[in-house]
Amino acid sequence: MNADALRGHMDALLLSVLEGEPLHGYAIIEALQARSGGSLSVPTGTVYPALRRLEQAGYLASEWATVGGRRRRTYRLTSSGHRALAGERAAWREFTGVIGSVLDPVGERLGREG
Amino acid sequence: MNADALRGHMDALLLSVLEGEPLHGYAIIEALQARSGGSLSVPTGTVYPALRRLEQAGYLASEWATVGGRRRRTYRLTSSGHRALAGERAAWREFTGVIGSVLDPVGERLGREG
DNA sequence: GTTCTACATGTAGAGTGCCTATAGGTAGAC
DNA sequence: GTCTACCTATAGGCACTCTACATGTAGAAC
Repeated sequence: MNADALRGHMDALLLSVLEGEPLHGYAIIEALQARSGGSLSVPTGTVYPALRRLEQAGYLASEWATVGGRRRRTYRLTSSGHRALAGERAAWREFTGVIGSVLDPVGERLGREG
Repeated sequence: MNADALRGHMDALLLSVLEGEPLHGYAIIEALQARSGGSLSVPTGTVYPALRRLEQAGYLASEWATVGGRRRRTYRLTSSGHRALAGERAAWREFTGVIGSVLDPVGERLGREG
C-alpha cells in the first residue's frame, strides 16, 4: 500500500475505527491492520500526531488510564466527530466515484456494471 | 473535491487520459474535467510539473507542435507508461478495497452487496 | 486601438501531512 | 540480563499539490 495514497484519508480511517468503541493509539494501529486484512500498517509517527490533531479539532476526546502498569491515552469520538465521520464517508464515496470515472471511463467498465 | 485526497493519484489520472490519444497539457486539464463530470479542476501548476515528472520517469514522451499560431507540447504514453497505468489501476483497486474495508466493515454494507 | 476572453506553457514558493528515525518507559518470558 | 511486546511521543525530512505570478498568441467586442 503506497504511503502517499493515504494522504487525506487518514482522518476518515481513524474516526472510523473509533466509531464502535474507544481505543488507545496502539490499539488503533492494530485495529486498522485487522480491519484491512493486514495490509494497512500505519506507523506510530503518523497516528499519534494525527490523533492530537483530531482532538484539537474537537472530533476526539481523550483520557489517560493505567492498565497493567502501562499508561494509555484512550480516545473516543465526540458528537462532532460522529458528524465528521459521516462527512468523511460521503467525501470518500464522491472521491472514489470521481477518480473511478476517469480511470474507468464509460464503455470500459461494462463487465462491472451488472 | 478536496485537494489533498488527490495526492498520490494524479499520476494515474494523467496516464489514464493519455491512454486513448496523445494530448497537450491544456487539453489534458479539459479532458480530466469532462471525464469527471465537471468536478475535477486540476490547476496548471499541478499538471505541467507532473507531466514533466512522468516524462522524466519514462512514462510519457512529448513533442512540440504549433497549431493556429500557438505552441503545444503534446504528450503520449510510452510502452513503459502503459505498464505503469496498468499498475496504477491495480493499485487503485487495492487502495479502494483496503480503505473501504475500514470505512465500511463487514456487517455495515449489507445494502450494497446485492 | 484597447480590452476581454480563450488558449497555452511554465516557475517559485508555500503548505500539508505522512514518513523515518529516535527517544523514553513498563512488563513478562527465557 | 536480554529480548520481545506493549505504549506514547517528537524532530526533521520529503514529496506532491496548491496559489500566485509571469509570459505570450489569437480573435471578438466595442
